[in-house]
Amino acid sequence: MSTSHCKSSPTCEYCALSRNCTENINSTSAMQKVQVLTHKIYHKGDTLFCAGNAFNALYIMRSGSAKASTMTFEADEQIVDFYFPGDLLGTDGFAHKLHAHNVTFLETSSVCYISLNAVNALVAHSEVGRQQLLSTMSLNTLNQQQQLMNVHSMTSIQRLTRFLLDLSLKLAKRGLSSQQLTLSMTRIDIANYLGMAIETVSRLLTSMQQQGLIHVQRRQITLLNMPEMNKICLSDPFSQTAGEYDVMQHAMLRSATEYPLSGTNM
Amino acid sequence: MSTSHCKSSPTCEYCALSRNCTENINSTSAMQKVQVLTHKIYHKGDTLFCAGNAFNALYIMRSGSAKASTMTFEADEQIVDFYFPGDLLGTDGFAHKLHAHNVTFLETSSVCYISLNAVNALVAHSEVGRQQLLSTMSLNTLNQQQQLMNVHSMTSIQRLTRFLLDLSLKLAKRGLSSQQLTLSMTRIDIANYLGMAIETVSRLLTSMQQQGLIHVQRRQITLLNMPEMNKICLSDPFSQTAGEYDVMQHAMLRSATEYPLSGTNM
DNA sequence: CGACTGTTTGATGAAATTCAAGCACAGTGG
DNA sequence: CCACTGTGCTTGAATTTCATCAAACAGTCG
Repeated sequence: MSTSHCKSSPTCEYCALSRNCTENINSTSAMQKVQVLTHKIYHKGDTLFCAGNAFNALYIMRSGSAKASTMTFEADEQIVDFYFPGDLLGTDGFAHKLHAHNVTFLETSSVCYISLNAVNALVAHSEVGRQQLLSTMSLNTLNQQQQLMNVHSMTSIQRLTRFLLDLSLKLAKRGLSSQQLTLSMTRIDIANYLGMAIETVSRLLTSMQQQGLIHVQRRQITLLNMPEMNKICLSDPFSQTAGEYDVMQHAMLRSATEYPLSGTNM
Repeated sequence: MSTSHCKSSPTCEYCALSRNCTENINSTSAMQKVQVLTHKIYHKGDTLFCAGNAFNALYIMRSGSAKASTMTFEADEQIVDFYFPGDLLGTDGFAHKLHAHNVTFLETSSVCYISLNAVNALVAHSEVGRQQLLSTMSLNTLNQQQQLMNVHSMTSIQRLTRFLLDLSLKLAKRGLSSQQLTLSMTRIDIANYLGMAIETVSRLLTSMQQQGLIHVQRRQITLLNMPEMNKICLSDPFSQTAGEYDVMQHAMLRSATEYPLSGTNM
């Protein structure tokens, strides 16, 4: 199989997106170009790799979605990230030459492999490839820090709202509706990821629906009032001047955080 | 491989550690070898770089300590990391080609510069250098995730205890006493980093002192009962079998998390 | 000395968890 | 077709942790 395996279809040559693929999704384009890609299909509940597995390759999500988690010593799960088409996976393995995460698919998904040899060659010989890998890994850390900051400084309702808006943004970047979200993860996963009880997630979703901010039908969520949702995220619980800050600027910064290289690639 | 650089002098030629330099501190040795290093001294409160500054170099802490922080939209600080001798700084800049953090020194400190050109050359031409940079950056992300996990699953007392034990481990790895800690950061910094109120930090330290776990004298902390402190971190707030888990295994895992390459370098 | 930052301690309150119970939906098998 | 079972989700009531507010104290430095 080669890089041309998507060419003949209406889907994007490199990242299997149906449209709106004029910019790099998570900076993986150079890798995809340089490498001979092989891909494989997984189903809901399958694991791509587990903590402790040998670190042999990096992966790129082509379609579907997945979660990465670690296990605490008490053997309970902590979800650290969700992955969507175009995302690069597996860089957790560089630290110990073993994978540190479990990656589990949330639905039927397809994934490309890039062998470590290929990654090495790319990083050694391609300036762009090097930049993209380092940029993506740096960004991973920044995103985790952002997440940490959210837990420290935002209330539950703000975190959940932020989560929905982030998801909306990600899906929009991949050519899907920014208002109609189909959650591929359970409430348990969301609660785990955001560090709250499932009951809290459930209560907050109900409350948001009652306020007319969203419409909830099982895993289908419709965002009815995104400007107001943005305000909720920005409002300092302690200050009276809720929503006074520049929402557009905030949205732009968020966007820049997820797609840092768009400026350099266009 | 690179462990012989401590041989000839009482102070380490490369990382300014007085002793116990038989293993790589945070995997920066290859970088230090390849480069012609220049270093500079900073004082308490000085900044190495700020968010938005041009990304021109990476840095290695030689002595002293520093904190990295980001600013929220409400303009309050969130500390994301503390740095000690041997630590690599500045990889936050890869994401946007601008620094994302503010790095501020907590005491008089010295720092080495590695220009981006030098970093590029190293990564392109040295297999070991490449591994070390990628490993360090991967580890940064894993550590942030660990931190996130701690916030989600541990109580305040557990997080603070964990913080002290981690600090102890770091200092011990750098040849200092693992029992006698001199905090270079304020209570405010600690509270900010751990996501709690200063008052909580203060109360918990007092409480731990009353239980005979530690002795507190301003910034001087003495760890009096580290095994018990480990138990506190491990005990699930909900289970009755506190401290039943394998403390040694836990300590080893923690250690492995901070020093991933020690196994590959010895 | 007084102004300052950094820290401690107490009283109160709010946010979110835990415990407990029940509902909705999908798949299975009689 | 309908009970039966399991998973995922919702809702209510009581509890707990921790933050906030308020005040006072301890060292430091100009």
